[in-house]
Amino acid sequence: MAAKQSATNIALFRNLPQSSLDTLNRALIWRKFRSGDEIIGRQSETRDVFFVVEGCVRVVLYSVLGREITLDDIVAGGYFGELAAIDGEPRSACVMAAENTVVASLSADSFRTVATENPDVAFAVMQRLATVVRTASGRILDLSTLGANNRVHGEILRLARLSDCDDSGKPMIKPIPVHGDIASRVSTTRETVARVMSELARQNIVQREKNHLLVLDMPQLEAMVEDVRG
Amino acid sequence: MAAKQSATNIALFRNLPQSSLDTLNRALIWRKFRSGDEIIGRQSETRDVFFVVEGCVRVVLYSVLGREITLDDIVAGGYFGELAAIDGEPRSACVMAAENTVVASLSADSFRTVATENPDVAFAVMQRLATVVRTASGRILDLSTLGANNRVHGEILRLARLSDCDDSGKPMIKPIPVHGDIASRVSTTRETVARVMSELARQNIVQREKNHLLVLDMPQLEAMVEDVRG
DNA sequence: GTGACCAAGTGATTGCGGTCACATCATTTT
DNA sequence: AAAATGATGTGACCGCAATCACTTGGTCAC
Repeated sequence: MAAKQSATNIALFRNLPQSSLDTLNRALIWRKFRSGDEIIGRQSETRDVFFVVEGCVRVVLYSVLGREITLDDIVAGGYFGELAAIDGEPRSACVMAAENTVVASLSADSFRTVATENPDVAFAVMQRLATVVRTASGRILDLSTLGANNRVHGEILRLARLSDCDDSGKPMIKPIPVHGDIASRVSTTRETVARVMSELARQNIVQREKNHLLVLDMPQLEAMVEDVRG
Repeated sequence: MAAKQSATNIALFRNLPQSSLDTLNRALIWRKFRSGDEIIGRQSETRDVFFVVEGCVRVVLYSVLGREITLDDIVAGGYFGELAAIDGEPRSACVMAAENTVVASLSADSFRTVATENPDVAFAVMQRLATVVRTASGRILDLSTLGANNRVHGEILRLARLSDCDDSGKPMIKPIPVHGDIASRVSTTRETVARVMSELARQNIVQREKNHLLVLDMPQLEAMVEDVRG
């Protein structure tokens, strides 16, 4: 099941010529992390870029008082740590393995070389950064204009859209994320998420099953996010 | 006073060879906007990139109910509109001239070519995007962990650090931004900004003069931002 | 000057949602 | 099975800041 430790297994480098792949293979360092392990810590002085080849990692910020703010989850095929490699500034966030994970790391210099001298790679990196910017802007908009309840609605909607549907065509969120994780993604508290979920279940908009969450009424949920405030 | 309409006046392209500059000069379209004019509207379908050569523009988001959220101000030497040019998605924000402004626009294709085939330009674009990502992350952190009052404190601190100092070495913010603009940058209301400013003046931390704002006690202001919540 | 207009200051009110405090339920551990 | 651990569900409380409603002050046009 373990992927071969070769640059060809890194999506960003898929179309590079063999000579570049050879160079990369000499520069890449492969590592495994167990779920929960810290991959980049708060005061890390490294500038390496990490490619997720297997598993999933979570990018989080910590407030002064230790509250955790989830920025993003990155699954196989993605990478992280590129900001520090690009601008030389310190790490802006912590990254931990959300599952058992295999990553390949590349020094900032090697990354910079491969990412600027191959137009396709350069463009892919820019596209990735553009996506991150859009996601962040969307979140700023949400935080600025929606109340906590609506942000939870929005997050459930987002999860539903990413999910497969069950036999009856209803989105099935599986596994159900723990409330604390949702709270951390939309900057609210565990309790608020629980209250919103209860309310949604009471209105038959969602239905909690053993190990998955059914969204029964997507249109209604969509309407709720648009709701209120300004 | 008007800059010559040549690609050599666009910071991103400064070090390009003459042949590339010639190509760019044929592709660039120069335009002037008066303060307040809309440069990119909400439902614009264009994908052009705009280079600010003179003046200053403001990037804003609007909530459904019309509330305005300022994302960034871009002064001469900067550019905007690159997200849509890079990923082909619709515009994510509106841009308006904050002063009388001269911009040069470039089609998405031309931008993509110049930005991927010149390693230095590619890297500069990545650095710019990285800065945007860091700024956005910082704002998400602020919105998630600070109260409205503290965000105002933080904004005044930010302005103070960008400002020159007066004879006595105190930062002098000039001109004083209107309260509504500050509110829009930190996602609060005009009234809250006014209350915070009053309170800071009462504590002799800032002092409002005719057309500038003196920050008398930077250490105290810094301490206030770190304060409270989590 | 006198309006007109916009920015700024401030009180009163109110509701959202964070916090605390438990009770319950589910899963592992031993 | 009992105990431990962690996720959930909910009630009570209450503080921050958004909202509403003015007043005051500054600047411009004419």
